[in-house]
Amino acid sequence: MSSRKRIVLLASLRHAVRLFIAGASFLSQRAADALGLHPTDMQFVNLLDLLGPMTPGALAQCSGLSSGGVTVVLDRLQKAGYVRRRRNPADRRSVLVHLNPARQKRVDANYKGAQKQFAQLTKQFSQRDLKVILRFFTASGAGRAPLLQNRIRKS
Amino acid sequence: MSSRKRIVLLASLRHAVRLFIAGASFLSQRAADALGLHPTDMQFVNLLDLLGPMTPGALAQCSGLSSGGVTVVLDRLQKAGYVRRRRNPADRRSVLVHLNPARQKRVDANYKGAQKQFAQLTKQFSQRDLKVILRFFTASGAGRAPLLQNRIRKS
DNA sequence: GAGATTGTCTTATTTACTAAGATTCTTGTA
DNA sequence: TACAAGAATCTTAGTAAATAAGACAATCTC
Repeated sequence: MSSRKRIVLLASLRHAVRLFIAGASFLSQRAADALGLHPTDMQFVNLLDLLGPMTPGALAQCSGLSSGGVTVVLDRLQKAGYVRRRRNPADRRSVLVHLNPARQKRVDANYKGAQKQFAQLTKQFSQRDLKVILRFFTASGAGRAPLLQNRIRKS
Repeated sequence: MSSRKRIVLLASLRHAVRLFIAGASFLSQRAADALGLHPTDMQFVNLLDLLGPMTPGALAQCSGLSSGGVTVVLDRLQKAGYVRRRRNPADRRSVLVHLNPARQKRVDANYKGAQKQFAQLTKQFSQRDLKVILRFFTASGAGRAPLLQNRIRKS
């Protein structure tokens, strides 16, 4: 069952995945540059776009920044019109950070190249295969769960 | 051919890929923390591990750091025993940065959790499906090519 | 209602990164 | 060969982002 061929295949896959991740973080940096955002700011925008409105505390956990650092980043993003702070109806001590949809469109536009590439890429796969690939990504668990785990840093 | 189902599928896939990338960069940060490295240092180690020995100039391009920034990072990594600078036989003005294989093992050990997860994950797929997935990652082109393109920053 | 806790923000400090120039080697031309 | 122009890395001074510790406000528990 677990033939030698499969072992080689898994090694190739592992390498390809790592290259993919390195390339992705590279592209993300380029996108941030083009928008005049810092990489950290871009990370915040991405997190909010992917996971929806969050409290600064949750953003601190997801990003690994300290509480003070989050405040600074949010101030920057708010000043530039990317986010708004709204009261959290569930807990009035805290705040919910909302992404400005208009700005988000501009951010998406900046990824147009990657989106085109994505369209080209997926065109090469049957619907069945795309389902397999989707299952791989969702099952990888590198999604919601670990993002919301606590990080090591204190404060 | 391009049914509505496919469009929905592609949207899900896009979202899953983005979550995957966010989660991966999060894991990378955790790994860096655990090793006492800065995220940038970790990025360098990854790049050298994936792409082999490179000049500081190439690392500057891949990482987006300035030339001076690269020097500082390399000094740190060299002091900690992660890399060595060797003369570049092809051009003696420049230097080739080599990863220390012994240290690299330690870095790999730190990703043990992710590797286990990877093993668990791939177990759920047939060999044929794994080939499909591999093709997706390699064809994505987020590998070698864009990593070696020039970045926007100057200096 | 009092005390402890949680969530965010503020301020001072540390530290990483940038920018500009210096140094060393290479390449091309006379 | 000698010289000038260019390239790759390093050095140093200055900027800016992130941390750490503490302050303030709202919530929860007893």
